[in-house]
Amino acid sequence: MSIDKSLLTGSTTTLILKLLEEKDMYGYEMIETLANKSDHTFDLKAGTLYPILHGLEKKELVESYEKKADNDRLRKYYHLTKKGKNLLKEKKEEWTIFSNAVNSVLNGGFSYASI
Amino acid sequence: MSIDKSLLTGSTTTLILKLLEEKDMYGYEMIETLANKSDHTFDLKAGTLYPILHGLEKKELVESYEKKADNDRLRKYYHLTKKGKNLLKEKKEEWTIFSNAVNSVLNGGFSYASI
DNA sequence: TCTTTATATATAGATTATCTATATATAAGT
DNA sequence: ACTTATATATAGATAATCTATATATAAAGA
Repeated sequence: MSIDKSLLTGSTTTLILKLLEEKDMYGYEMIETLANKSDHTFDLKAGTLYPILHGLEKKELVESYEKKADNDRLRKYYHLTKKGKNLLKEKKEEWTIFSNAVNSVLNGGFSYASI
Repeated sequence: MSIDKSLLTGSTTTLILKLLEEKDMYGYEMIETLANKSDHTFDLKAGTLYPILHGLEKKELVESYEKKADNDRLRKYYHLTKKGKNLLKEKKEEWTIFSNAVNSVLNGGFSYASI
């Protein structure tokens, strides 16, 4: 089953930052890695990713540098900045709060206030 | 801490359908209930909810009827149709798949494929 | 009594994130 | 030779939600 893509809205940036926390990566690599780690739930399109990366760089959340692969191919690597790490931390917390809130509505129907 | 609202994109409809699975409700009641159940993580705006309800009715996922409250005030109640119940079931499954996928990227970095 | 806040629904227009489509270029496989 | 995979990029379309605004009544407070 494939999921409604609009669910991803708001999470894509978090996922990208998380990948870069582990190691520097180039765009195409991120798409592949996300697809693998999510069992193809995330099949990010190139046309989605690259503009996001440019935006992250502009906000100084990532830095880029070019490096040649073994096959002499030029790749653009992205590196997470200190600022990016801080944002990632926040985004992780947001995700926890959000997913807990959704779960509490979907499973149970109890109210936090009633605890 | 308040969360980035764009996270909600794609989940709002699911949450509304879930509320209606439990009982018929009117719009304003849904906003209040969602806020309570989510500890105010979801503070849905009226301008967001009502157009969504109209859309759901058009797609025959909900039906509406008017009923007077004790104070003689007219309220528009919404009822989940069979079609709406089926969609809710699908949406719940999508949420599970999606949230598992996000968690597997954020926590660990292991790949499904490697299990 | 007057004013503000809460209840209740509704629509227009703006914003934003992501998607589709398209473009370019090289490497590898058939 | 042709197709698929690798690799990056941008323009324009789409879709979901937001803000702002409007209307109307009830309740609460000054």
